[in-house]
Amino acid sequence: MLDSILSQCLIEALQQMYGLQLVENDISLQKTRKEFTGDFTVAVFPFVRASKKSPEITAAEIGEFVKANLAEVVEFNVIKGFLNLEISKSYWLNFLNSHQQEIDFGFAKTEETEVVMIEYSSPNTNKPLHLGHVRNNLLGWSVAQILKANGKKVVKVNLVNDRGIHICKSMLAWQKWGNGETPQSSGLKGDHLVGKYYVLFNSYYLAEVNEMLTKGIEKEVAEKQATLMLAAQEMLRKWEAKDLATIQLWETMNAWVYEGFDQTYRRMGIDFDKTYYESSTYLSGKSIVEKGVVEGKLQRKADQSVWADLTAEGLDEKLLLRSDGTSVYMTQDLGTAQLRHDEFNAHQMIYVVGNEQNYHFDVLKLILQKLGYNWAGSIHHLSYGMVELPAGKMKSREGTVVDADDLIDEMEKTAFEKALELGKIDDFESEEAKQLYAVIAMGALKYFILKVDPQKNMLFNPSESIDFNGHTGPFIQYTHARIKSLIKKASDDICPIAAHIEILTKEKDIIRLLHEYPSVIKIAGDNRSPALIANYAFELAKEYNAFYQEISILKETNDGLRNMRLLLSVFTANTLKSAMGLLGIEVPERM
RNA sequence: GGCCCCGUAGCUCAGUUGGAUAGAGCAACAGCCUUCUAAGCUGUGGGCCACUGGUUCGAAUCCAGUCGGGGUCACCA
Repeated sequence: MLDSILSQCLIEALQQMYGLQLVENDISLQKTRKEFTGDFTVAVFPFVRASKKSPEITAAEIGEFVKANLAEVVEFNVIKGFLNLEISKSYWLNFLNSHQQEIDFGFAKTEETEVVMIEYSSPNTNKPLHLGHVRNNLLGWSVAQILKANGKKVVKVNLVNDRGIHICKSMLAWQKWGNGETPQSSGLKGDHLVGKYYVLFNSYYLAEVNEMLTKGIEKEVAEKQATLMLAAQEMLRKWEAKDLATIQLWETMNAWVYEGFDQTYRRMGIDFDKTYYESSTYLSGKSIVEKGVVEGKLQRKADQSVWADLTAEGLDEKLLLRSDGTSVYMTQDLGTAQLRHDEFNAHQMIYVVGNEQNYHFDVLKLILQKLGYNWAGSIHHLSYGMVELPAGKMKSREGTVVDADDLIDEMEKTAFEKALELGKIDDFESEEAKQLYAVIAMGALKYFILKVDPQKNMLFNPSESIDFNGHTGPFIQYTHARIKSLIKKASDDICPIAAHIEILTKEKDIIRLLHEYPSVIKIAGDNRSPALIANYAFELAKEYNAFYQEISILKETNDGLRNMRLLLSVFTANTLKSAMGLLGIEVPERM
């Protein structure tokens, strides 16, 4: 691309004139700010020591050199220590001509052999998905798409947490108070049905504990001795002992949940290449730990519990096997990590997990290193902040969660009302209209979540809900749809354009943005990449909209100009579509 | 208390890895539909980039400290 050609030329200039030995990374080429004329800017301050001249003179000298040696650079100007380089119109127009039909412009053309595994979603089977899961799912899916666009071989993995005391709680509550309710009998979505009983368990449990408190029993004791809790634990023991009735109930209720999850996943447009179930992996990892003990890398204490001593690394001791020999969360994760490494031989293993587990993953990596697995470094925790509500954190036990299905329903309803109000779907068939507001609702939701830096906690205000105007998914979808309709109306064939056409600043700004697109995609593996792409798409759409408003393309009498603008429109629409595709957002042909 | 993350307009967020006079959207106000789609466009107001010091040609960005907010330090997952 042009950037590296420019960099090379600058390196050449600095070498010849001032004897500086630089590599491409030393040159920070940035795009010229709108207030100044030019396309690319170099700050020359770092070179004045070598040039022994003022910044202004240094910049002018370099400018002369570049202008003389690069055909693409037609002019330059110097402001203070900033050298602004102006690129020829013909370069921009050629760029338009040669790339506008490429639907996957900027994508890696060949697939690498490197495998990247990415785990995301990883739900519990005792309650439906909520807004926090939505952030997780969207991030995971989007990062996977971006990695693919960069030519990686991506394996998308889901690890379902389908066992444990929390699952037993729902099962127990259903047994006690369910009266044989099924998704078929009540019409309730499976995951919601099971979630209902999880909440029910907690309210009865809370009531029981409170009653015990009034009898003067201490809180900690009450929480442990409540009959409901004891019953749940008993059920877990039965499950582990493979008691037939318990296993059957467990399978039945989990099947309900999976059906519900599948529906939600489908609606969100995400999927997986492979699904693991914790019920079949939770015992793994023990052998790794035992091996570590034998090799003296882990310590067994007098009560037979096994620990990793991480005090040398500035952390605490970490339990890996309980005194009764059973494994803990960390042990399982050690096991699954090895399992996956053996299975995929992945170059990188990405875990999309909330930032409350930052410490867990630090420890996981440290222990793997300690045990001598050289692939420990391939583990990457893609950590994201929590979604907060105006009232504070979401707590599933207290029912202060934003349910994923409810949220999507709500969004679709709003999209529908809005479309009706604006008269958007007057000439749509009812099926197409339905499709449209589903696409717009998901576009709004996905964009809302993906546009913010994953690292940061984000605030979701349900009452204000998610907007359809301004810096939103629908805005970009709208821009795309508008261009599509424009192209349709412009019945003539679009032909290549001559290099001597006039080109306005606004048009050049758009072309320059398009030119940037490949480098935007390439920032992958970076947690922020979905947010970067989202913000890029918005900038492009905004730029185009402003341009569109001011210029009539169809009425343009100059054929060359008209063609150029149509080409520009086609390229913009393609790029918007492809950028939104990386976020998992569909763009409608019309809206 | 130790460690980790965050603090930018009234609100929600960007800020291209250290560059020029800090940017959007929402909300408020004033305009623009006889044109290819107004889910749009144009304009106005709104800032001690939490605070203090340091590093240098140059800091919202890097370093140290302070203050606020969140997370985490389980024989839970």
